[in-house]
Amino acid sequence: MVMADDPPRRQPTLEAVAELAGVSRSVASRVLNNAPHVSRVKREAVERAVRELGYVPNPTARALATRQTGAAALVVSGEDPSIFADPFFAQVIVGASAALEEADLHLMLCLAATDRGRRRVEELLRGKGADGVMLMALRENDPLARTADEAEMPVVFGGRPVGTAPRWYVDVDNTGGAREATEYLLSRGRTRVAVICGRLDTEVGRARYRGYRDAMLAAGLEPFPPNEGDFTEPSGADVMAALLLQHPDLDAVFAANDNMAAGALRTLREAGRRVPADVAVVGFDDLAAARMADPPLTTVHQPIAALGRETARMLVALVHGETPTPLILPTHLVRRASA
Amino acid sequence: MVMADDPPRRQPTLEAVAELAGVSRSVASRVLNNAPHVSRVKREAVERAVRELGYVPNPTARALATRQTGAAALVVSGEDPSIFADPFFAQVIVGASAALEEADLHLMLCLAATDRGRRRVEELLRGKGADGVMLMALRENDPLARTADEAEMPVVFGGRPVGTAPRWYVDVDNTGGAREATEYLLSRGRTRVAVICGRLDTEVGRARYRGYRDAMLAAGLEPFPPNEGDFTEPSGADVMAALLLQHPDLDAVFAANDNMAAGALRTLREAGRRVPADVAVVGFDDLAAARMADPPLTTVHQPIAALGRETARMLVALVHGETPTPLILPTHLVRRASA
DNA sequence: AAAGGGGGTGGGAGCGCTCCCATTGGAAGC
DNA sequence: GCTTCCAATGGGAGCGCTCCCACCCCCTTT
Repeated sequence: MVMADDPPRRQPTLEAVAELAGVSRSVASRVLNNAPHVSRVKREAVERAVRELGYVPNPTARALATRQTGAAALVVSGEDPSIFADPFFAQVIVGASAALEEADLHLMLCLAATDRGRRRVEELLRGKGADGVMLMALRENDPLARTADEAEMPVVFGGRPVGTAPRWYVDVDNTGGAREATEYLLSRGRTRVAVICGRLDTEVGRARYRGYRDAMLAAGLEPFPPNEGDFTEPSGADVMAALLLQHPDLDAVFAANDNMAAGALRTLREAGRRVPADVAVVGFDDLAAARMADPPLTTVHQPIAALGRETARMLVALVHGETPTPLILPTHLVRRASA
Repeated sequence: MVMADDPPRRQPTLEAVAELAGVSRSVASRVLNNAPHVSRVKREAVERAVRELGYVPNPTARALATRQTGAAALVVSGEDPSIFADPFFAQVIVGASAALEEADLHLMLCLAATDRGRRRVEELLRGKGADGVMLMALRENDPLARTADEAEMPVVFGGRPVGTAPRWYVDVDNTGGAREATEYLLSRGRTRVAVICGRLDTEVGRARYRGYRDAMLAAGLEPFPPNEGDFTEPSGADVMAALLLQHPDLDAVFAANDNMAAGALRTLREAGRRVPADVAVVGFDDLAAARMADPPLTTVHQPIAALGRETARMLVALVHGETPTPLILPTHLVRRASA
């Protein structure tokens, strides 16, 4: 009596499909990749065998042979692991996910927050663990920038890193948006327009301050010095309080993001200033929270999902051997009650 | 004159490392996986060669040989691609990402919204494109459930699917939370406690209604029938309006999530009912928005990041060949002004 | 002194796929 | 009728790694 071996129950291989269809592995492979040079008869035989065996190609083996993993990584630098919970990144992920799906690439999410995370990203970059990488939220002198530079792999930056412009990036027109916001305040007759900056070790923070400053100078006004917050609500409240002390007569404030604008609103409310009657406030980002603020926040809208989508598309283009050009997405002012 | 060939500039292989170190591939491999049976001398020689060549193992080749991809997938079912922007999922991702990093697994994000997405997930599941899969937000009769069942791959459900309990899952105590919320309303002397249900084709929606109903019955009160919303703010407003028409005398309402509770608050405000004086409101989720609501929302807190983290940990355990047990995470009521 | 362990080592066979290339045979061209 | 050409085909060599296994050598046991 023959005992059945403990059956390893392995997935059928291409070899098995070929055998069942009575053809060679080569032919079966061609059918699967629908390459030419296969007769109608054999093609159908292979298709039948695939169905019968429930065959699904092994992506790992394919990856090894083609030297393509079929995946792209979204790498987020920064120290806070909960950055993925940030509504901004969540939107980026939505856009990137959609664009990668179109190109049949998988999305890997990597956080370079811990040492371990950074090591893993480095291995990914240097060991060809993905077909390409999107890099976001790099900080000043981020070591990731160099690793990425040395990696022989397509890399697209979402948002420019501080200082240098990489070869390929997608960014939002931060300077233009900040300028528009400031110009709007000026056009409403405000003349003492203060600013609450974001972190100046980020390009976003710098670019938005530049936009503010440009608009002020163009109007012949003295820009406020860069009062730095860190993009959080409390920091906005703090900077606002300091501003009120130093410049009790200010009649408007441009905050470099909505969180800080919300903090500013809180401080103004507590100080008994009416918004917008006494002080007009404009933010940046146009997150959902801006609409809910009291009063609803006038803010610069930026296309966040589009940022993710276009970053991914640029990466796909690179993976396909094309040569895209850097992209800067437009922003626009959304007028609500706060200004 | 010898022309240099166009140099393919390929990554050094283990073979190259071995050659440079003057050992065999086997020994080099052992060093890399720090396996025993390697003399000190050769170990150091290999390490030196690795450094000199800047060698990084090719994860794809390793994956093929070991039959392990080193990645886990978080699959989200549902029709709306922007689900990743949902603050709930964003938190889940944070937790899952952290837990997978501990186990040195990469996180792949898959959305089974479109046909293409579903096909890709199916290939992932059946073609062993990952070492394991976390499945979330399955809907009633979701075909993914069967595919997952047939896949010979560890699968952990985040939140139970409708009806059946899978072999491995991590869930939140929805019923207990809803019961506690309702009991709290009753303990404050409310007796006409209405309910705004979530979608009843989801287990979350059903479980939370069960909790409400149980508490009402236990108090000897007649539970309201399941008035179904779809977890969105507008639906909460609509259901609330209908409830006010049918039961003008209600003095409390339990909404199955914060979004719908916010809608209810809006309707109540427009109807001139004071909260909580006339009508007390309790929500579920404890998202950031609950704190910002007017009045701040009393709600059932659920540990969302922990849900993601524990789901991932359970998956890791399965991948390592262990046999974990399903897990239900506790919820607790957060008392604010609305009730 | 012969037999019996192991540690250390390298050869080689996969893992499951792609793709180059040699081979075949029939249609088209002279 | 005989080259010429090309679609169709299958064999085989990788892709870069892991891991089984046979082998050697030296140090203990009986």
